[in-house]
Amino acid sequence: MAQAAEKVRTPGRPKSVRKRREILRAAVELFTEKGYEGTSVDDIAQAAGVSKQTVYSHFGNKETLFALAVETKCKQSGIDPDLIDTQAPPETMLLELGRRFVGLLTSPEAVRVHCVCTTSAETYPELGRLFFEHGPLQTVEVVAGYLADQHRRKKLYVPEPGHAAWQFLCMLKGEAQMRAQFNLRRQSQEDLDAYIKSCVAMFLRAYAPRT
Amino acid sequence: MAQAAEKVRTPGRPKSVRKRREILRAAVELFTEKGYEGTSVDDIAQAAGVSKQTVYSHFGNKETLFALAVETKCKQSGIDPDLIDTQAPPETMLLELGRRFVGLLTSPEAVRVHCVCTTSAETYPELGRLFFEHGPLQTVEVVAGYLADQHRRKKLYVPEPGHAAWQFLCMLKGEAQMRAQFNLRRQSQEDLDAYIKSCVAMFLRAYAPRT
DNA sequence: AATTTTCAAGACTGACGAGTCTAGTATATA
DNA sequence: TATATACTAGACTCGTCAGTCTTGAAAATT
Repeated sequence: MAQAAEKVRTPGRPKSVRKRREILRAAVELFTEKGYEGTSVDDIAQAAGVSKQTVYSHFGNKETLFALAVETKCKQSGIDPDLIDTQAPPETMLLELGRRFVGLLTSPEAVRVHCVCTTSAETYPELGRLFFEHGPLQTVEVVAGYLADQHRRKKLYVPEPGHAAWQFLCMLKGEAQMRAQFNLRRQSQEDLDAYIKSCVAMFLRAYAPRT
Repeated sequence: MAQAAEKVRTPGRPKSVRKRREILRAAVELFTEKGYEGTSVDDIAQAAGVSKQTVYSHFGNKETLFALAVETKCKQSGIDPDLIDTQAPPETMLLELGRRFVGLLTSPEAVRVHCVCTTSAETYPELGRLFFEHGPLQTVEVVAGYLADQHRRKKLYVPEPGHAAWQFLCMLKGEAQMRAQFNLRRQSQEDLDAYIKSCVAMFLRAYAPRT
């Protein structure tokens, strides 16, 4: 395992890493756009500017390519941990987090990926785990960490930061995520922001520091 | 339109309503089980004990049948409004509602229907609306009504019952719904119940009556 | 009884898509 | 240079599936 990165010299022309990257890029784009059934290997080959045979030579079959594409995609999502500012007042921080999270949740891309993953999780349980651990779980852990910190600083009273993080994030989903998932007319920006503020306020009431 | 229910006599053998019902029943079962792409018209015909031609004669094409099947299914979901007891203490009532709601959310069937509907909503926006209005929206309205009532009785302080209902229900989704959707190992019953109780408690702290 | 329509069984068409194969060309190593 | 492999282009196999068509029987109306 120590030489994992070492290239074993084999005779003949080596496989082009550039082509491999191109295929994966096209696969990510098409699969997250159209889903597994809605995307043919020919489509991917064409989008990657490569022959179908090359796709098979690099990835073996459609399923393998799909799993890799989903994994790749999931690693690009989630809330940026650097966003956290432990000094800011919780109200400000939670409002900021809330707005970002809702923005992420309702983006057409996130909706599509979520949808593709739930559908595929039925047949490939591995994919469900992949998405869950690289996506939502990361975000929950970032928020839970923040809440635990505020608890220690006595800015909030959150004895169970894990529960509280799930509560906060799930609460935010609200009507907005449903409307996005079911392809319905979005709420107005004012309605959406009013809801987010209401969530932050109620969360702060429930987890106010004990006097 | 006044004679909508009146049967217009036509010569020849009338279409069998029993067969129509059988086809729709089989369609609901298969579509919610395997999704749109995963179910062929031949499968439905066979499951209904009917010839393919009969399916087409009753419903015209696959899409129409699918839309009808989803509509039928959605009308069978949601929280029973008769469950509401305005006299019981809010803590008891919310805990009961919470447990039922989580049970509903994580049932394999609900997960499948939700998944099929989000996937299909991309191509048939009507279906998204159907599911949303017959499913989640009903439940939110029942809970919002209950909270408004408790507000009037001064058992809780909930000036915006709509927001509060979304918050309460979405909060409950938590990790449990994700695990169900992504086909992961379920939480233990104790963990699940601890989370639900934590949600009810935090909701009551946030919306406690003002003294 | 004559007529009209439903229904079953199954053949059929046309499209699509996963995966294989071939023949020829390009690019690497020894 | 000889050899091994990557790659292209496109033909090809094989299976699936939506929707149509045919034939003959069953069940309703007049």
